[in-house]
Amino acid sequence: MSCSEDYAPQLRARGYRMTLQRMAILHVLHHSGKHLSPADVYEKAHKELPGLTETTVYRTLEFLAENGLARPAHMGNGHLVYEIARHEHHHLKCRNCGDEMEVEHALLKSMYRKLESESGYQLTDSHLTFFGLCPGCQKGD
Amino acid sequence: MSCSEDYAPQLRARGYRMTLQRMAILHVLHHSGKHLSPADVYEKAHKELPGLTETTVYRTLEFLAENGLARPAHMGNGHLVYEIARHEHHHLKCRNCGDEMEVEHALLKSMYRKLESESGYQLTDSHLTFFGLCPGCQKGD
DNA sequence: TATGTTATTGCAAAAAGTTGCAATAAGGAA
DNA sequence: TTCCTTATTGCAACTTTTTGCAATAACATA
Repeated sequence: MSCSEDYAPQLRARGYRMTLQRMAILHVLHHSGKHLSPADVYEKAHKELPGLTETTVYRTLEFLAENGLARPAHMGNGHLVYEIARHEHHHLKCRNCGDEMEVEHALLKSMYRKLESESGYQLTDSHLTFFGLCPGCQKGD
Repeated sequence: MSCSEDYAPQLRARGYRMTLQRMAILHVLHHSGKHLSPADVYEKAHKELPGLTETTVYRTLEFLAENGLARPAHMGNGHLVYEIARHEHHHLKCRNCGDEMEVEHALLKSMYRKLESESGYQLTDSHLTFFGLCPGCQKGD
């Protein structure tokens, strides 16, 4: 239960509290490193903290996302998955084999600026998932 | 029940069938012109075709999306909404007032190409939603 | 126009996700 | 350390979405 990161100060600074439930969930996200569905998170975190409920998992994941400690992502089927917040990035997924890679946010910077100037909006964040065929599946098919 | 568009040939060409249920749902999407949740679609389409079930609405929306007649979009809360397929576009939504505007796909073309060349993927489609503050809310806050 | 094949639907049951509210516990102040 | 405030949790009920399967109805063919 001891991550190198200590997330508690980030929460306290915003007037929120660190709880055993949040710790367990952050721990799971932090150590898995990849996308997890709410059910995945529940399954793993529940082992560390038996009393934990699914309700709390859903609420906590949303809470962590709102506060920048976790990132939600859409993976094509309309359901959300979550991962621990690291550098800002997006996802590119193969429609054929399901393989998935990260897209650096830097790649989108100029498009972001163009979008801001054309729309007048000040962009804060985005949910971007790209789909295509990975190099391997382009040959095979 | 008579849209100007006749979607049946598009389905038949792919070996699928046009049914009363699909007609009702397409009609609703076509005439609303905006995003509708599955529940919205059910409510409206059910008036036109009383026997229609929610199961069919969910399945049909997914089916229409797979076949390019409808477009799914994520609107931030993790739930999908659908609209009739017109020109390819994305969405930009204000985090403060909820106002929403379309983003032309053309704006992303060059980024798309860059992404293709860097990743080796051949892009097919994407689910993109941008969030930010609209011009009005930038002043107010 | 009648017939056969099979894509599609409705039903019922299950799974996934949400909500309201009373009980609990984090953590600042005494 | 104890007390107090209130953010957070668990529970139970509810809504939304998914799934398997038998019955139905499109529509190509004769």
